[in-house]
Amino acid sequence: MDYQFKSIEQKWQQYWAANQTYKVTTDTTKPKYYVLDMFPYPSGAGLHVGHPLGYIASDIFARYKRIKGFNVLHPMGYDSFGLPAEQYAIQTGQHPAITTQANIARYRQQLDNLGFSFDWSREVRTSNADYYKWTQWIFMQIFNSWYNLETDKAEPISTLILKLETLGTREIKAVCDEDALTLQPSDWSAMTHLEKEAELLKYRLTFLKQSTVNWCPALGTVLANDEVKEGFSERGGHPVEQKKMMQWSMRITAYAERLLQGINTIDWPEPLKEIQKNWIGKSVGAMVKFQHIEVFTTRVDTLYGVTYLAIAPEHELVAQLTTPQQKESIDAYIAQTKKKSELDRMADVKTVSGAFTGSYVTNPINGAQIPVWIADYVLAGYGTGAVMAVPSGDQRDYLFAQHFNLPIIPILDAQQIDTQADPTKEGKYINSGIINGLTYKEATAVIIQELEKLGAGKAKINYRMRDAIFGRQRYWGEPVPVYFKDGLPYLIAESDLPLLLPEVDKYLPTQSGEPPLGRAKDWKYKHKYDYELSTMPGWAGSSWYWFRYMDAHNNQAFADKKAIAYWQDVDLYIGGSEHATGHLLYSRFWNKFLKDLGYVTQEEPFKKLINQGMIQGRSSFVHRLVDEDGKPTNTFVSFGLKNNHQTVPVHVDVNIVENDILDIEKFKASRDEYAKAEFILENGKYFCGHEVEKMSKSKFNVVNPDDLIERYGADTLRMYEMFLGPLEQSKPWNTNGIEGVFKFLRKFWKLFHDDSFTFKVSDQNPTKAELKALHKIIKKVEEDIERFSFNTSVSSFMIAVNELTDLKCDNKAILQDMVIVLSPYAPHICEELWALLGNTNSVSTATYPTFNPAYLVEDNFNYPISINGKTKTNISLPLTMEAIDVELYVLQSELVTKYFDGKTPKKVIVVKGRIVNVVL
RNA sequence: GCUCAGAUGGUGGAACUGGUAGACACGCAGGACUUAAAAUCCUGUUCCCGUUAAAGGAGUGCGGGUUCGAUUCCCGCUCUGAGUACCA
Repeated sequence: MDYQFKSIEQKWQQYWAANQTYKVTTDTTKPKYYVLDMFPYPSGAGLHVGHPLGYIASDIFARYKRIKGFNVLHPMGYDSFGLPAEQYAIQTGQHPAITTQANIARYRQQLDNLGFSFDWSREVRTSNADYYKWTQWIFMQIFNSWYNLETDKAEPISTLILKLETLGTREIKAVCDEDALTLQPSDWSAMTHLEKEAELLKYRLTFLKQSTVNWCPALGTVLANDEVKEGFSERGGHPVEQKKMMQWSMRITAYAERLLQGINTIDWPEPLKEIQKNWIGKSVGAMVKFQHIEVFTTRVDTLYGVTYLAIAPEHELVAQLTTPQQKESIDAYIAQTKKKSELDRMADVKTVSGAFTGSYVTNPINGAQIPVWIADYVLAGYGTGAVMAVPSGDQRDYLFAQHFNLPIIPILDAQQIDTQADPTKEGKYINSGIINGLTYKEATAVIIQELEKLGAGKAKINYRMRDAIFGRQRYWGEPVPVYFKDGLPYLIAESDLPLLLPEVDKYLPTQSGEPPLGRAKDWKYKHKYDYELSTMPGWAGSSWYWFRYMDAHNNQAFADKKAIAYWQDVDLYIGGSEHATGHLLYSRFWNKFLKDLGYVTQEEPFKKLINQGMIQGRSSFVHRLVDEDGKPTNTFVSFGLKNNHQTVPVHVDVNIVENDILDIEKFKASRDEYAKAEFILENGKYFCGHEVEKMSKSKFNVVNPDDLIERYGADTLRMYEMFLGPLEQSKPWNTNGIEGVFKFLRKFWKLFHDDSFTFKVSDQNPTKAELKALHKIIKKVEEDIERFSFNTSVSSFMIAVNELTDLKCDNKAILQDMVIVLSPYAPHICEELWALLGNTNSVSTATYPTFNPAYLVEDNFNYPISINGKTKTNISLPLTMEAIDVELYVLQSELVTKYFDGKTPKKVIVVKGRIVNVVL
């Protein structure tokens, strides 16, 4: 029989499921390897052809590692809490659990169609209570911890209490809120229970605090910084505003330095590491006190050049600093900046604006009186919300000073400040008191020392990263395992986990503006205490899920210690780069936290990470003729002729276009208005135009993997997606070319069959040429997979099969090894051929063949002969021939001398086994 | 503006440490088989000039450099994509 992909693929998918072929156990006799995909949010649209790209690559890698002798953990699950299901629920009233369930079923079907080797017995769903029980449990551990800067790790809150009881705050170096009190042991013991709890909240790694948050009115929830893009919500694109609210936060800033340092220890793409570094945003500088106004600066050496202080319009001291005379203009300025949206403020960088408060403060280093201005170029959210302005060294300060006629003092003798600020650090200091004559390298330490002596400042490292807001005023998320008593939050008992998501009548906020959970009837802890009504953010469940796969059904712990000790961390993680500042940062944070408390063993969760490129859409267009009035007609012009006519492009479904040629009959049938369409053709064909756009329904360029599997089979689709190009590169999807891969698999199938498609292999000894073809591919695939170059492996498979076909190879030993080598890429066809070859187990239990270099050894090499670097001819010579003999041979060869043109060679370069170059 | 990635035939791409640029595939052209079509197979396919074949010239975004030799290394520029942005 010819290659019957449909029945073969069905048969083996059923076999794998029935025999649990890919179920994996903790097996300490084998080395472990953990291959993980970023688990998907199961959206209603299902998978398009771009989604499986990473899954295919990871599956090939997992299958390869398996036949290389590793015990491979390769699981899959669903990040199933989230906004879209809830938005849908609001519109339809249907419980998000129901739509989520249906979407998961669809995803599972689509994933199964592709023949992935996931161990489905370990599936996780973040919205299942037996999963989110442990998300809640981890939250409780975080709540019960503080960050000890002395040991540089998180510790149970009990060690903090002990310190407070015995030593007081003087001996405590912790990451905590700024308003934490200074306490003696006696002060602590004198506090009431309530006061103590309120104080501890300032230390806990997750805490409730009045803070400025990103509020999105359209979604009815707060958002984390990474969920806001340019002033709009990442999901849905709704405007976001700043609002003061009582909110749960995670003290991720405690881990800023470790998150930064850890980046140097992991094998991630450079751009991704760069994004995380920028997000953390470390800057080394100093805090300086201008009386009661504190500023942060990275150039404390410029302190003598300060000619004014600029503070953000939102700064808390604005009212206090404003003199009665200036009140009117300050109020007007604040009103004006408030009107400007976030976006305007960002777009309008060039306009200088500000207002004088009327107050002056003293420069601590020289006692100079300097004016305090408010200016919207100072951001309330960064540093202290106040800056010391040095117009000679900072361009923004320079423009501001010019605009408002403030002095500009040069501070370095090499500074060029006639037309703009000069931020360089060259030269020696002038106008700078105690650092006059010093260089930049010397000056900073001197200034900081002096400031410390005066009590007016100290060295300080500042981070851009903020603590992460951890509450969402939404329904479809994990309930926070907290109740309130006397206005303070307490954890529920561990034995009461999981705290189940209660039923509500509507998925909308209550009349009084409480989150949807406020609608739950009789929902109180121990029938009397109010629960926290916000739920956890989307990233909660995904911040630890890779541990759950290690031991997915454990009721006693999030994962058994032995399982964690064996599987340790993720060896290879594949997913999109859009999670750079969200999931990938929070996961590293939770991982470090769990390690501090001794629950896990590794400092970093994902050793090696690869971002698969985005698959864009490739839209097709028909060109519709318009008449003199510009009105569209029912005539369509083929692409090559469109410039001869007045036309407008119209999107056309890519599924009725092949190699840019429109299927006219299908086009006519696609819409009533096209039924009587007429066409201006080229060579009897209608060619479409094309453009690369995002893949979306509205652009009619969505290609569904199910359709391609129906037509070519999963093995072809898997290999074609890899063949498309390097995994990490973004590229438009184009189904042109899939035929080539399909033909390859049919050709491979033919190697095992005679002309009437009867299975036939021979037991003869393989020939030298056959062995060479085989061992070339054994080596190549090994090298390619190890460097994630899947596209080049596919080409090499084609070359190998072409060679074996030319050799008319039907040798069993050769073909059997070919099956093993190809099996990670095209598992179904390989299982079938493996079985036909007489094997009774799955090909995934086979061993990858050992490469033998002896088969690739050549006797002769066809030397390219170049004259002055240009290749002119080839001469085949034995590889054993020494360079000097090669030179002699080449120089007397007529093939070469005819190019000499009477000249004598000046020089001859011979690289043994590579090239000969004659310089004339 | 800054940071990063990239630019190779009609198309997707290959060339791993500087050594025969264009592997492999798509598409296209021609041919075989067929009453015909599909499928399959064979041949050709970077460009220019020439053409029976040859022979020649140019060529990896642009301009320079290093080298016997550069898609690969260095300098400058152009364009494309991504990230980020008044961060003090």
